[in-house]
Formats: sequence, C-alpha cells, structure tokens
Amino acid sequence: MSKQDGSGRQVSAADVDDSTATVLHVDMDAFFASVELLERPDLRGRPVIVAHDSARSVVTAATYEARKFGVNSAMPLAIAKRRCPQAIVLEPHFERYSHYSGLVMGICDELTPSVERLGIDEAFLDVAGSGKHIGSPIVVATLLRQRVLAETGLVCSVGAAATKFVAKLASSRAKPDGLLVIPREGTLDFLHPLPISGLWGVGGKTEETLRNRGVHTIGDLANTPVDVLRRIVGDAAGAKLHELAWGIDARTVQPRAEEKSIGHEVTFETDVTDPAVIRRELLRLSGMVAVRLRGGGAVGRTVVLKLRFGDFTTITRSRTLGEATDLGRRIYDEVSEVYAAVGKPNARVRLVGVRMEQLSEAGGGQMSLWDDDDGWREAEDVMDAVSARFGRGSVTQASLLGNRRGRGSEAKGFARDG
DNA sequence: TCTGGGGTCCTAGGACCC
DNA sequence: TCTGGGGTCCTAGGACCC
Repeated sequence: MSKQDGSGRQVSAADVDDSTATVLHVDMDAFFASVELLERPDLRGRPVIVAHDSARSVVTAATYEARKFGVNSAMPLAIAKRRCPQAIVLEPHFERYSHYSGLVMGICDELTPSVERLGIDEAFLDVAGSGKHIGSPIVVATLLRQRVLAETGLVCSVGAAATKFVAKLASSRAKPDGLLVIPREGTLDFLHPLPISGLWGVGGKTEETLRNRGVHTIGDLANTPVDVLRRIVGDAAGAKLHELAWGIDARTVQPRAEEKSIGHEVTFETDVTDPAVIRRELLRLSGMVAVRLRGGGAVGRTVVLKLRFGDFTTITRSRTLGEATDLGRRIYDEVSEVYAAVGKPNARVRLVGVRMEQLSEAGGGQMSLWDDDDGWREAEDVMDAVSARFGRGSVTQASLLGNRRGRGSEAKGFARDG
C-alpha cells in the first residue's frame, strides 16, 4: 500500500505491486467549490460554501477550509452559517460543473474505453487493458491526475484496487490530492480496521443499527455470521455487506447504464396550502419530465406523485398506465387525479414531485386512448423545437400557453409567431 | 432560519394466475 | 373445500448515494 501526499511526492511503480489493482476510482476534490474558485482565485484558502442562498436550502459543496468548522454537504445552510459565520456563500452554477465534468470524463475516456460515470464528479476506470499502451495502474492514475490538473486546474484523488468498492474507499482515504493503491493481497489488511460507515450502502441508519450490536469496524462485520446480518439489516443488504467485508465485489465497470426513472421535484420557499398553486407546479413538473423523456427517446408507464407536508412527512402515490407515454399533458392529468385522490386539499405542502418509472424506448406500440393526443403531440414537439432554438425560458411560456388555452393549435400558433 | 434535487435498490403486502 | 405454493405485477415506504 502506498500513498502520494499533497506535497507532490510521487509513488514509483517500484514501491508497490499494482498489477492486481486494475480498477481506478477518480473523485474530484470539493468539486463544485473548486470550480467556483477557478473564477474567484482571491477566495483560495478561505472557507467557501456553495449553496443557493435561501431559507430552505442546503449546502451543495464546501471547501476543506469550511469543512474544518463542521460544514458538510447536505447540511442545512442555516446551520452551516451558524457553524462558520465567516464563510463566503457562492451561488451554484451547474452548467460550469457539467462543463468541467465533461473535460475530466473526456480525459478518462482517452485512457481506457471502460469508464463508468458516477454522478457528475466521479468515475470508475477499468485499466486492465491499458498496460501495453500506457502503463501499469499507477502510471495511468498518475497521468490522469496530472492531466486533470493541467487541463482544468482542478485537483482529484484516485484509488486503485482489485474491486470497485475498495477503489472507491481508497480514493476517499487518499483525499485531498492523493493516490492510494491497494494490491489484491493487501485488501483485507486495508479494509478490516476501517469503520463500517465507509462501506457502500452503510448510511446513518444502518450504521446505528450495527453499532448497537457491537459491530464497529469492517473486520467486526466480516466476523459476524451472515444469517445474523441478514436478520439485522435485511436479506439482500446482509448478504452484500458480508461479501464486501471480505473484499468480494463481483460488480464490474459498466460503461453505461440505462435510466430507470426520470423525475423533478421542488421545495416551496414557504409551505403552500392552495391546491391551485400545487396543480400549477404539477403541470410545470410534468412538462419538464415529458421534455426529458422525449429528449432521451423514452416513454414511461408509471406516474409517481410525491408530496412532502409541513411536518416533513412524505408520501408517494403512483399509478401504472395501460400504455406508456411521453406527453406532459397525459402525465399531468394522471398525477392530478392521483393528487385529488390523496384527499388532503388543505394540508400545508412543502414539496411536490413528479416522476416517471418503467421507462422503455419510444417508438411503436404507444398509441394512446386520448382522442386529441395527436394535437398535443404536435404541440409538445413544437415546444421541444422552440426550446432547442430559443432556450428553456421560451419553452416554459409555450408550455403554459398550450395548457392554459387547452389545445395544441394554440401552441403551434405560438411557435409560428415566435 | 431544520432538513435540496437527482437518482437506485430493497422490502413487504396484496392481487392475481396457474 | 378448515385453504398449498410459486411467480409476477403493483403499490408505498424507506435507506442510501452523489
């Protein structure tokens, strides 16, 4: 096992046998915050929080200087400000993150054809076949880190191991700005002293449940009979955790997975009690979901409504359609009925969401029972075209116009005029 | 001034079929 | 008919991840 520290000391291939550590996990360090600092170098070294600055927002990212004060992502911004009053709060710019993400992923793609993206700022690379062209895993990882820094100005950490989850654990232990290689033979020595919270799939609840039974480290987990684990955390999770604790992880690097659901949700600045406001939001969200379905050439068969009330209790209600759809109007009509069936018209609502599940490829076999679907399909297709040409703002208008007037021809008229 | 928004996977019960 | 069992689909909720 060997580590490259932040002072730029290099790991040489002679230090460690990396021939079995062919899975790399790349993780950008404080990604969103680091991207913001590219534009604001004057803030380097200071506690910076990236968050939308409103009453109910949470921390999207924080620099290491802010983390020293106990600020973490997903923490309510109000609490973060209390812990670190001198922190500078910057608005997030998701287009920028997506741009830099693309640059980093592009570098990964040039190093191996087997790259699995994980969210916006992480990726797994299978570099078993890179030896001939580039070099051993350490050589690839070092080159990757150098190129990312040179071409984006951003810093990342890399873990290399025989399996995905060990590589991911290694990258988290290498942070910030490090490289950690775990050869296959060193896997258990590396794993067993670590706290269970580091394991994939062990969050707050599972950690507490296990700790209450005296299971604190991954080694403890390994020495707990699998039947006992199954009873404690459930069948699938118990079996999985036991395997992981012994370094067993059959998952391979999967270049791309198909989307299984598409949804949008929004939290109101203050709780809403007016059903008309809720419905207007459901209409907007349905339209957004439909646009993404059509953009991806997909249709969905199950519509899911999500409501979170003033006391933070959350419910979901779903309905499976006879035939899949990609139309905002159809989605809205279903979700609207489902909403009515909840039967809480005067409740204080904090969040509403719309999601489509059971996705499949569009095209053929999705004829609808709606008599005016053709008009609406034309209208929504036109909206997509307007969106592509004039940007998203114009689409929101077209969408509202089309729905308010109630017929597709109005939306078509809008597009002609526009 | 307490809790975002995008997702995946698992569990459990009931309906329904053979 | 004092009544099994497996498989699949649907629904609701929850844990977890980034």
